[in-house]
Amino acid sequence: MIGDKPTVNDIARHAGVSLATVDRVLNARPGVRKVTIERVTKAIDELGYIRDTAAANLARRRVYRFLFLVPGIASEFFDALQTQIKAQSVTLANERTHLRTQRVAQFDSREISIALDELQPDTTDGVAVIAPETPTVRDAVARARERGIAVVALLTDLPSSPRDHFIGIDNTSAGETAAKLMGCFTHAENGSILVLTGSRLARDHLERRHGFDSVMAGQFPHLKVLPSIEAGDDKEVAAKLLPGAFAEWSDIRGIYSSSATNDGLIEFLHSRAEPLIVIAHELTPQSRGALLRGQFDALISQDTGHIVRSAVRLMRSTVDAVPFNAMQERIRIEIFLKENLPPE
Amino acid sequence: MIGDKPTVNDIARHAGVSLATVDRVLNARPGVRKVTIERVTKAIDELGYIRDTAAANLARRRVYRFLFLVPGIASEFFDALQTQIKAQSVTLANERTHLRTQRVAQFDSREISIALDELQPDTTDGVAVIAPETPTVRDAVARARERGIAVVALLTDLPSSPRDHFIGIDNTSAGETAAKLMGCFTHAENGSILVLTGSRLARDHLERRHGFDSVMAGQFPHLKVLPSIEAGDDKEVAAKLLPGAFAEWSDIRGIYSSSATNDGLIEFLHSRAEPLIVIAHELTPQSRGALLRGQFDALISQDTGHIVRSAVRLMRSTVDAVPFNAMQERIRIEIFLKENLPPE
DNA sequence: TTGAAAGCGGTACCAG
DNA sequence: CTGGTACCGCTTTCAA
Repeated sequence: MIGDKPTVNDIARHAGVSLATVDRVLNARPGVRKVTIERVTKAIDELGYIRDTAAANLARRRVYRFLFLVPGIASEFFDALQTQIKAQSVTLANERTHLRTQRVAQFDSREISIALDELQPDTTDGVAVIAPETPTVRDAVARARERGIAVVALLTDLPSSPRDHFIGIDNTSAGETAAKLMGCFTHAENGSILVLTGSRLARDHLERRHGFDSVMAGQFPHLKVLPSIEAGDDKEVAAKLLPGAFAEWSDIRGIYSSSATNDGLIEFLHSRAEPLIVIAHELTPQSRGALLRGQFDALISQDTGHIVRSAVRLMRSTVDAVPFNAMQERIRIEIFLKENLPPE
Repeated sequence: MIGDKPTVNDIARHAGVSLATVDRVLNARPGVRKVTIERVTKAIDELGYIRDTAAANLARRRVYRFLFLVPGIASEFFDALQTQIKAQSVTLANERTHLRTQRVAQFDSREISIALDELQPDTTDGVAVIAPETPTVRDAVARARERGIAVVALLTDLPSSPRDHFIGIDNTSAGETAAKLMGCFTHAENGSILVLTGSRLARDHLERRHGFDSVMAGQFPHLKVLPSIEAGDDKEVAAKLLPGAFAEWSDIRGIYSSSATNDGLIEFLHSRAEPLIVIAHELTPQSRGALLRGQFDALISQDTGHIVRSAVRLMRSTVDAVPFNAMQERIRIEIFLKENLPPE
């Protein structure tokens, strides 16, 4: 009994055929008699053969070329994402995997679908896309996949599109989590909670709001959740709308910002002394500062490094048609307080 | 200009030497004149060569054999860890990496040091050890490393030992995080907080307690933290001591369990109706249940899957003497509420 | 001190 | 339909 894993040579010998034939069977290439196929397949599972991907990729001179389509708005979160992509691309380049980023107008289905349509399978093996769920996007995703390009949805799922995977958190749970923290951190007997949202167009904002409302209503009925203020991920807008909201409702106890950009909110908080529970999303240099200064009480976050690594692994396993580890690819809904903030 | 990455052949041609010589220089093997070394080195960085690890490992028929030394006590957390090790070992086996687990008596420096001393570099390339920080352990770690075995500390750091890496959370911060949640979740104006600890021997329990105390004292002085009850990760003990504690102190508002085993605590909670804020550690089937039932309010956790993957990557990069991605290897202090519990 | 050549586990082209 | 063989990028004898 040999302790080593069987190789193609072992299969060939065992089945009484040549290396080339084993390869044909292994890769489902045409031109092999059914009988031969069976003989080889039999040898394969008798010996318990598993292909050495590293060797295969070497021989094949395989390279993976992936594209990340990232919203082009000024946002620390998307900047962090792009930084991660760039940082990982230098390591991955040594592993035959090349990453590119292209920024497109946020929520612009047309621009995104054009970008997708431009991709050719001979220069792009897979694309990770952050896009709203519209018919235009859905069709472009379908076309890209038909051309043989792997497509994964990032951050916002596209469940009605034929995307290969979704990489991101469950935004309803994220909203529920925010609500639980808001309810538990607010010690007042009653009052209102202000909700700031990025854009009503985004499915994830809707889901967060929905999760938030359901937990607030169910577990903390003494706190009233006000209608969303749509800041549109825009600094100016938020800074303008917030004072008005506080003028209108005098009993605001907390703010939940479901947006990924918090410039306006932070600026506004500088001008306020009254205690306020503030829960926001995404760990960025800015939100980290706000948390450390005590302006924010908690942050709901998703790890951009993990997201990029996951996207790459999932695109790779899609083009190679090999299984993946679902547990490892699950993006966690992280909670950061001042106390468990990772060092910079 | 060639678009491809330079290979050893390119180096050889460029330096006017043979493949074998390039290899000697690349791997710092003896028997090359200084002049030749310089010529080759020059070619290497002129061409910007980076070695293809996959090809190298293939040619070398490199296999990694790693051992995990895990405490043998009955504990869901360590069971989960061992399950992870087993689960990942099947995937890793196809990547030339073999994982073994050996369970040793918890806190038993002698048994652990004997286990370490038994390791031989021709059968073991690296070991991940969960051990208390004692002179006995420290010396055994030093001996193992001198024999050329990579040693990483898991969960509990061994900063005074010459271990190659520590994989785990900052337990002081974990304790601080628990305290912050405890303080914010407890709405009472005053009262006491009970602390359950696994064992006073473990450095991580001490650190957690320390972090917990400092935040409680600093931010929530209206809550009094009682002396630790040492349940010793033992179900019977906890179930026996808890009623006594509640008899002695009538104003207990919350319990912080810094231990990884919570059987006794959960059993005790079944027999109580009064509201109580309970913060515990580690996500296991049991603690998940307690969280879902509302017996626990929050869980501080560290991802066992991530820990095992990190340990493997770090042992690998240690034996290969190649750099690693510090960001990726940082284990997060995770907070789980009922709302952000990942699906099973 | 150096080089030639034979693999490692697969893939792919060409001939038969 | 099948087999022979060169080769991917790197390592490792074995001679010279």
